[in-house]
Amino acid sequence: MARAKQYNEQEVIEKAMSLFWRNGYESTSVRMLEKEMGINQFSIYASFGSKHGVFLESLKCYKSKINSVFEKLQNGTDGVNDIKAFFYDSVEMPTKMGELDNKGCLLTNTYNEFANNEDQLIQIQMKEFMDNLKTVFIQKLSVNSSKDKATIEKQANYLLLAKHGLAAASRVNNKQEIDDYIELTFSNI
Amino acid sequence: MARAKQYNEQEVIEKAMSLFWRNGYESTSVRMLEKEMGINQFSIYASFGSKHGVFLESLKCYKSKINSVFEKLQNGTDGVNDIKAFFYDSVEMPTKMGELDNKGCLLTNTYNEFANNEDQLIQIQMKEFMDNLKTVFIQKLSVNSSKDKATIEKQANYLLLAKHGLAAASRVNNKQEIDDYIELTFSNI
DNA sequence: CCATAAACTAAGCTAATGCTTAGATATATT
DNA sequence: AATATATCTAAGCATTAGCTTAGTTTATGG
Repeated sequence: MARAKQYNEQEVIEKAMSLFWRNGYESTSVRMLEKEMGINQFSIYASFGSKHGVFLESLKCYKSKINSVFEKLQNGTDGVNDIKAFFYDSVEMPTKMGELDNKGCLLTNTYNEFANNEDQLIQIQMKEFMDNLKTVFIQKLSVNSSKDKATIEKQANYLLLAKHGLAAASRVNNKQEIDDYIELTFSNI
Repeated sequence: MARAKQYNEQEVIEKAMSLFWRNGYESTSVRMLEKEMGINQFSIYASFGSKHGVFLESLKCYKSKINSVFEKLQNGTDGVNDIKAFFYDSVEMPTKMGELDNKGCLLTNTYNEFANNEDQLIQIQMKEFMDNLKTVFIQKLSVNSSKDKATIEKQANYLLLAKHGLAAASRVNNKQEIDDYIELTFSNI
């Protein structure tokens, strides 16, 4: 038929994701994406439609990357300890993924950057992710526990905020501070 | 001598601060500042030199606004309870200051927005603020306490991250979630 | 009351932004 | 090999960014 694409969309999206992760959405320009992805603007727009489209695909890509961590949380059978392990996994994930600096969690960073934004698509994605997490937290907190529903709800809210704060903090705090935080967080549960 | 300024620098900076608080640094343009401050770009540059200069003055202005809350923390005599009260005060401050929506803490927002930034001036200001807070937390934790130094250090780190996360969360979470978080945060200190 | 000097207005500057397009290039099918 | 069609290059589009400047207005000291 015609000429074939000289790049793999999955590969270039991973590079885009890494760039968005480091800089956030607004601070990443299409020119920067061009260089990082190694393809021309035309190709970017042909494949993903817009900068926004590249970002949405990057978020999907990130979600699939962290899926193993999330699955481990879901499949665990150790209740609250699973959540604690999930906190540690979440903090260590960036380095395991080969990102040299700690850039926190892309989803949380996005959640913060778009907090005052009217971008519906992003808002919905973020809310969905948070709601999922809360549901799992509630399940875990209910394992082998005689806590009443109100207590579980409170603790789930607490852990959700803690996870959120942790992701934000992991961009600027050192490992010792992070570890102290996680340990003390779960001493309250 | 000559014509007098038709605006009060303190007054227009308060308006600038409010705008920066709502939108962050990058998302606030000089044109927006012009409208909000009610003065021409020429006047902005004559008085503050640059957008960056306006922002630094806005941060100073914010600090002076929250000074009463910080002083209350410092002057309290109730140890950890002072810190807890400080958490509540911090969350309630925006509404008391007349800001309709919850925009979190301007300093924390700035800390997050500039986390990956090489802007020295902002970085230094933020570190200074965090270090001050930690020092006060350590003092408070040492009141009427037999805790060893290592424990106090850990708890101070914990509370610092908790405060950071709380400020970030207060932009998106509701009062109930916030209150649950504060209560559980202090339940084991 | 006029000259002076600061403050004001509004237009314009350069650079960067997201996105588009005209034209060159490459490849699968006839 | 010729054609058709999708991909690639690179230049260019309109808009907005932060900032500057030419020229007007205003108030005060002589």
